[in-house]
Amino acid sequence: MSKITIKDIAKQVGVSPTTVSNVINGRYGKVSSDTVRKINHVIKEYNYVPDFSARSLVLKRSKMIGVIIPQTEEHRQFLLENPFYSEIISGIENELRKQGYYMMLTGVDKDISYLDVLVNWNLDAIILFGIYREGLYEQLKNVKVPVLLVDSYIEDEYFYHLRIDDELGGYLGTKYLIEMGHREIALGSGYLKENGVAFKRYLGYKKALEEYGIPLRDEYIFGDSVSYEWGFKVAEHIKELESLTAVFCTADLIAVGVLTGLHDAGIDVPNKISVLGFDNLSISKMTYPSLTTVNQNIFSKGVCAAQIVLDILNKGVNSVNKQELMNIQIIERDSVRRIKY
Amino acid sequence: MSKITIKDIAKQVGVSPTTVSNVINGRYGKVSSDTVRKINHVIKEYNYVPDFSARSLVLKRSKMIGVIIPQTEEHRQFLLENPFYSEIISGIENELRKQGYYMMLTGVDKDISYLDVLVNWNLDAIILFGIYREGLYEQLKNVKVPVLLVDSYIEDEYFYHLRIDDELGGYLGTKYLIEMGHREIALGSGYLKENGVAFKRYLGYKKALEEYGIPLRDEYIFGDSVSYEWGFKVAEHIKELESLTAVFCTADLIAVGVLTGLHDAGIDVPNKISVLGFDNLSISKMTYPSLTTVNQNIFSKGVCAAQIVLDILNKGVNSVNKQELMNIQIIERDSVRRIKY
DNA sequence: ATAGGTAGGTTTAACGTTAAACCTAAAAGG
DNA sequence: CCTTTTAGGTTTAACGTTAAACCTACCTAT
Repeated sequence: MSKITIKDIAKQVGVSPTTVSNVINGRYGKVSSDTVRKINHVIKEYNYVPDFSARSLVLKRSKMIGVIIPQTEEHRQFLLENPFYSEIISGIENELRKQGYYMMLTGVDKDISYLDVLVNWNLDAIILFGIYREGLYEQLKNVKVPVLLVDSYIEDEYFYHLRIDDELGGYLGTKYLIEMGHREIALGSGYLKENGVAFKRYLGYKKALEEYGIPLRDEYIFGDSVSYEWGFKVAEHIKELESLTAVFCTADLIAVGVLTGLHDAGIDVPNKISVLGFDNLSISKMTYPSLTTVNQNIFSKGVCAAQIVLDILNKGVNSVNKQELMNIQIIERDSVRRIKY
Repeated sequence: MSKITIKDIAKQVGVSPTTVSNVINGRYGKVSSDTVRKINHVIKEYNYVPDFSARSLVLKRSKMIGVIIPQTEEHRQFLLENPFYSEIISGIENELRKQGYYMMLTGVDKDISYLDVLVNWNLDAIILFGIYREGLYEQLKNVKVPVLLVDSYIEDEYFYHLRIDDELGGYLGTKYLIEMGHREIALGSGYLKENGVAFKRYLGYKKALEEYGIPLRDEYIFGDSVSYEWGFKVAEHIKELESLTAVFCTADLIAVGVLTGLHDAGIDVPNKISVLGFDNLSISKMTYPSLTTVNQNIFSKGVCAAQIVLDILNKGVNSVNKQELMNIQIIERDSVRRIKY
């Protein structure tokens, strides 16, 4: 049973291919209701589905959205190391599917030339995550499809952006710790010079400290990478710092590492040291103690990302605000304790 | 700068499109080395990449592999709930990219009709995960592309299979606990009647108990779903069982829930109860105590899945063994303690 | 009566790539 | 010297779908 085409249907019904195409695409104005019925009947009978390659070829639209996750040295196996990606991709995929679009998911390593190739799938849009890569953005500009950058702080009018107010998140998290009585608060984060998100969250941390007249101490800042392993190392540094009562991690993944590291060092969380995370990963409720964290609804963020690109495609490029921001709140669990100040 | 085509290149160089096509596809036999040089030069200059839709239309091959994850009621947001998926998909994506293939990733819910549509992308092959869905397999058989089922125990000659020896894993895990001195061992698992993987692991558990002359006790079997939440509930059941010294969970996700549940109930792991997991998720080293588990290298499994389908495509259908099995071993961490028997 | 509209189509060409068949001049073989 | 082969191409048609232009019979308003 070879695949049935529009021509086959046309022959069956005794009309031209164009008429069949019109029916398939809902242009009923040009076709008598009787013919519509006959065509739809044959379509159902033979279980016809249009060939997307052919359609994409003539329409120059594919109903396919490319989702790209750069693989850095630290994230050799992209989805794996950070559950953030799997959650947000779930959101994207769900929304795309709901709206009849498809998702092509790929990592991209040092060899950016792979992107050229991606583009020639007639992708309708691209959603790109993460960190800056030399040449990557220039490359994307040469492509004529809309590009949505998620969690990027690249200043460039060309791209669409989706991110939360990371500085506010950093601020709220730090303020929360301060109001829980903490004054000596370390920061465990990604590499501040390269990671825009980490840097913004750091700025919020700084702002909150200033607001409460708490000195910003360099020896409390631990910025290297967003990983469990780094969290573990942060814990080792922290245990030397006697007066410290809290650590604010700019990513749950780091916080989980800190939790384990402190546990191994025999330091009780939250009784000796409080730990606050950021992101609210699905694994963060599974730790012991469960992680108090600055929430961003990651799944929703994915849904939102999909909606933005589909809005751009359906409602025209200019109707979409170029920078979408999402809500954030503190999720209180068990890793932060109120202390007397 | 509109997209450059084969025809443009042909005109530039002063040859026919076919000649250009021959060069692009490495059929150098038909072209003089001088012409090859000229064509390659223009290709590089204009950064030409073939249009995949057009190519796919004529070749009936797309270099795209569909990866499908069924969304059950319990896994509403497919990738999200179980890190297993993100890890194995990482493996698949890495290998596909390495070999110049693309991945279309999608969930599939009750509305299987979405699959028809998938197929009309001229997908070269499909990799499908998981649980049985009414009608799904019949649907897949109607498609002419190879289908690889991962972790499925559907008995059907039509499909290719990739799975570990789950029964052996269940056996080895249980045996390990027994040799650590445990005799009263509960089983926390997915729903045995519907989840083939869970059932096989249960069979292994049963076999090990029999081998050591330990009675199989129904009140020690907790089979419902592969989720953190279920693990948490299992812990609540377990704490009633005084003589119990160990729990074998047929999935790390369950084990993590058990860990938290036991902790909340004030039961010490591993001193009061040992917990053994299965899968070796990346999060399993992050728990406290870190999880001793039956390892399957999930990332490698993904790589293997990709290799199988590409082998089918490149070396012909019959050269590939229809049932691939992978290695398993025990990873010793901190959640299992040796006791005196 | 005649221009014009309209319903319900059809025909043609194009999207970019490739496979198959065909062409031609020069080299090689006997 | 004539035939055959080969190198290096070209031409044509096709993949499945769609947009644009075109057609024709019938209806309607003036």
